[in-house]
Amino acid sequence: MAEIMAKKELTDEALEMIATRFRLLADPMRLKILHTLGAAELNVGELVESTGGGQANVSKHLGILLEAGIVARRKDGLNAFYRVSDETIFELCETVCSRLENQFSARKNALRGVSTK
Amino acid sequence: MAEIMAKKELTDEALEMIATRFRLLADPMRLKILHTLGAAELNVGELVESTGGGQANVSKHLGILLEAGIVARRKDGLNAFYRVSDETIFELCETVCSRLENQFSARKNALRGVSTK
DNA sequence: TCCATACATAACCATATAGTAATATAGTTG
DNA sequence: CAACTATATTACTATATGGTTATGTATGGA
Repeated sequence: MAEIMAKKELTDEALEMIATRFRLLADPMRLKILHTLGAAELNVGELVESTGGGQANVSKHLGILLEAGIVARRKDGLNAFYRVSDETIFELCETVCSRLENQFSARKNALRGVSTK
Repeated sequence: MAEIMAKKELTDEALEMIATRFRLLADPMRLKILHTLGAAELNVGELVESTGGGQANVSKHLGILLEAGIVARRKDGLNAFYRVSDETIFELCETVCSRLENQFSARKNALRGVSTK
């Protein structure tokens, strides 16, 4: 039983890789881009317009996501079309969102009746 | 059907909160602390020894995790005992780890037979 | 060929963050 | 109360990162 319960060892390198993956999602603009993409395939111009970001900035973030393998790119003439290639990110975001909602509900309940009104 | 499939809107504030949560996990030392804690309750000294980090640094990271509600603190005499209070982080880490393993397997397969040996 | 368009890249600045050393604080023990 | 211990905090440095402006590059059309 001890072996079964034994904690899996995580090397410093593994920790670094996991942290790096989280860091990719730790930016509002990248999250916005991924959320805008959803299940669709959009080109850079469309993403710039939808997100309201600068062209260079959106392009840079797309490059980061591309290198990490989170999005894929398809070139067609002058356009570059991107789509999400790693669906697990939606799972991660879903988990975080649920947790945040629960946290807020709990806080709201804790404050019930505190207001003087 | 259109309404059912409609993408949930995410405000900039929501994106910021989600990003912030990911940022908490985007650091190797914090991941190490959380992984070391696991289901146990350890004091700062034990965490310092287990992680090999500096006392001030471990304490600082614990403060960050505490403020975010990811860990809880119990004071007992001179000691401060910490434990993970937000189990969803393990779910997040599990998702990331699985994804990374798959990515490596895929890469390994892609390279099969490439070596000259 | 010349120009326009779509995207990528480079250079730069401002800010945020991790680590560390030094110090403060609070509880314990003699 | 004095000395000691465990933890927290402060001040500081080095580094990483996001946004922007300007420029480069490739493709398509006149």
